[in-house]
Amino acid sequence: MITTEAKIKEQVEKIGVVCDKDGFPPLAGRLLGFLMLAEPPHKTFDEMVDFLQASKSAVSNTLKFLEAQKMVDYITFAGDRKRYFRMNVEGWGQVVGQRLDFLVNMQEKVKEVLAIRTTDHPEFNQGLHNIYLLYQTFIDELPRIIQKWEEAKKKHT
Amino acid sequence: MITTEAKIKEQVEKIGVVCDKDGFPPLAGRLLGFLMLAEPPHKTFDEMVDFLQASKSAVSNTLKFLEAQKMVDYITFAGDRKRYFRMNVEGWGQVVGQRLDFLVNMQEKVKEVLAIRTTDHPEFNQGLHNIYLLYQTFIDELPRIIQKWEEAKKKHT
DNA sequence: TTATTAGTTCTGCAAAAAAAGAACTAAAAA
DNA sequence: TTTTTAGTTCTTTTTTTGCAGAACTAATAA
Repeated sequence: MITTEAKIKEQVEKIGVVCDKDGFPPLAGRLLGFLMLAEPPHKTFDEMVDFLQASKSAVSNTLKFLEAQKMVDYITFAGDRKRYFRMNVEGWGQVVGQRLDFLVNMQEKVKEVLAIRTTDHPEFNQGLHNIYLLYQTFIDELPRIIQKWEEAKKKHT
Repeated sequence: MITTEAKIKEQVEKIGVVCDKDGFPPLAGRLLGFLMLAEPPHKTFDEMVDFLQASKSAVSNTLKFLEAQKMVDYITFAGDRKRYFRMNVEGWGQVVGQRLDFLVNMQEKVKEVLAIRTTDHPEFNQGLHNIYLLYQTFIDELPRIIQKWEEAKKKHT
């Protein structure tokens, strides 16, 4: 399979758009896309600056962001002081898990609200309680999903 | 249970922060919080302007946003031309479902990337494939989660 | 020691997002 | 018909975010 530079650029932009829509900072999705498509899958700071046609500061800050999200990390090689950044494919379970933190936080707030509300509007309170249960179900089922994933990984190797 | 205005304001702000962290527009989380705590659980436009100490335009646009997310809707009463906005507790399954659209979009991008990549870095490709499987597992398990939720709701009524 | 490399941090500036306030609209009321 | 109500939309201002480029830092190399 020969993939042209143009094709890669196009795909990087598409990944950028998906991430953009999800609220990522503008460069973050494209940088992630670049690393996703990179051959070899680890690239230097300068290669990213070059490919993304962005400033060093923009790349540095975007890397900081993606590292905080555990989406990107880097490796080094003896006798070479460059860092080789790569998509952190091993840590992706954690990445997705982190995204679900919102559920936990929001569930807590709903719980607090239920403790505060009067009993004057039982139907609404019930609806709110159901939302609480929805979050609870997600939280409860998460380990099962991870387990299913582990099984799926085994099958596919 | 008597809950002071101050206590409610505080809780609204806390809900605002949780939503903020998740990328909501600034007013959206607070407006949602206000409706979550509202007694009765439906409030007029003016009550929201008043409570949130924001302009009518800010409230109008925020309502538009929350309605698009299916987080808020409104009811009307005969002989009263006001709209009574409320948290759409019934539609929350859809709200959470919508948030998972990112998984579907991202999975598709990962799939496309796998189709483009060479076989030169099988370990990385495997990692990427595992991410694909993670998304797939979530997508597969979603109906089961909804079903579990339905069961939980029955138990708690 | 001085110079180079591999980034990071700081200083503005430009673009985008959010908010305010005014102008507007559609329906109902007077 | 005019007025009021309940919002929406438009215009301007303010705030926030993102970026570039320069200055800086820490480590290596010459």
